[in-house]
Amino acid sequence: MKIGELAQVAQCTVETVRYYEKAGLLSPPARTAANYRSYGDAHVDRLRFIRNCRALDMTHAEIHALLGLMDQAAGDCGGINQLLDEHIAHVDMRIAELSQLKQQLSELRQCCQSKQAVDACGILQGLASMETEQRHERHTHLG
Amino acid sequence: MKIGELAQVAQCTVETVRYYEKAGLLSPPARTAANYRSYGDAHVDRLRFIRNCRALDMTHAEIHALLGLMDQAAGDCGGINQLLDEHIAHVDMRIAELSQLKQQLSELRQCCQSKQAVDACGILQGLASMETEQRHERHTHLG
DNA sequence: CTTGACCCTATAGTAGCTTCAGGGTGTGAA
DNA sequence: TTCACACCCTGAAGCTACTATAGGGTCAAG
Repeated sequence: MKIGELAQVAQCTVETVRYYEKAGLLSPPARTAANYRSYGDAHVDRLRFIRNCRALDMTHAEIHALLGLMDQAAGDCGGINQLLDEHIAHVDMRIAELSQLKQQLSELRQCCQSKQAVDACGILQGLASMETEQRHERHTHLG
Repeated sequence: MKIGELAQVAQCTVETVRYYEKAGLLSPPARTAANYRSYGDAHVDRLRFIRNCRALDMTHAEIHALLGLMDQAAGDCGGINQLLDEHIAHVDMRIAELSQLKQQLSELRQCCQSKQAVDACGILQGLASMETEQRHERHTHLG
């Protein structure tokens, strides 16, 4: 199958498929005489797997690690469990961060209920007077 | 004051200050004879404001809009309220997305409780067989 | 007169793509 | 046959919000 068809069954764009190949997540397929990429079922499975991992917000590094662990047919899946546990922990942390953020934003929003003059707007005053925090170091790759 | 001092009071790096200038968030300051940037109190206020907005995960576009609305001293603050409401909505949406994600990940994690052979690992089977979803269009800039 | 802390510009790198420029290929219709 | 049009190719640039690096200039103290 050609790249357009593969992209369609995996619900992504052609550019994304080519990008995954360059990024080393998808192995380079055979080529036709016209230099078109030619994929088989194994590629479909692999790409679906990658897209599912991405739908779960895993990074390429995580996916790469997972694919590596998969391909060691000899091993056990302890590493896989650990990787997933760590990823769940990332998601948890990001949810906690965003919840705190929402709290701050809601408080700020309370500072101005009506359309008043800009000079008197409590939101702007709040934004101007907040204690500037330390740059918060990222705990996760989730934005 | 020189750039290092400004960066210190605003809790960010010198590079970030220069970056904000290039990005059009911070106006170019006067220069000394030695071509050093020379900042005053207005710059301190502005940079603190920007850093506070960033601490609340606003994008540069949002901050830029906010600064524009502020500088129209004549206007009322309806636009400011609206901008903040929209930003809060972004955060809400992202929290909802991540919660759903966590649910999916937890279910997946349930599929494998022990160290077993990779071939039998329920997590990998889950990742392989998930219904690939539509590329989810970003509802927010929050990752 | 040298050391070290600070400043300058310009460029490249990060993640995970998307978009664009500038081509080649293959098929159906006029 | 020739045209249009959909698809394919490569390589490079763009996106966000910075961070890092190279290669230099400035200034005060010892």
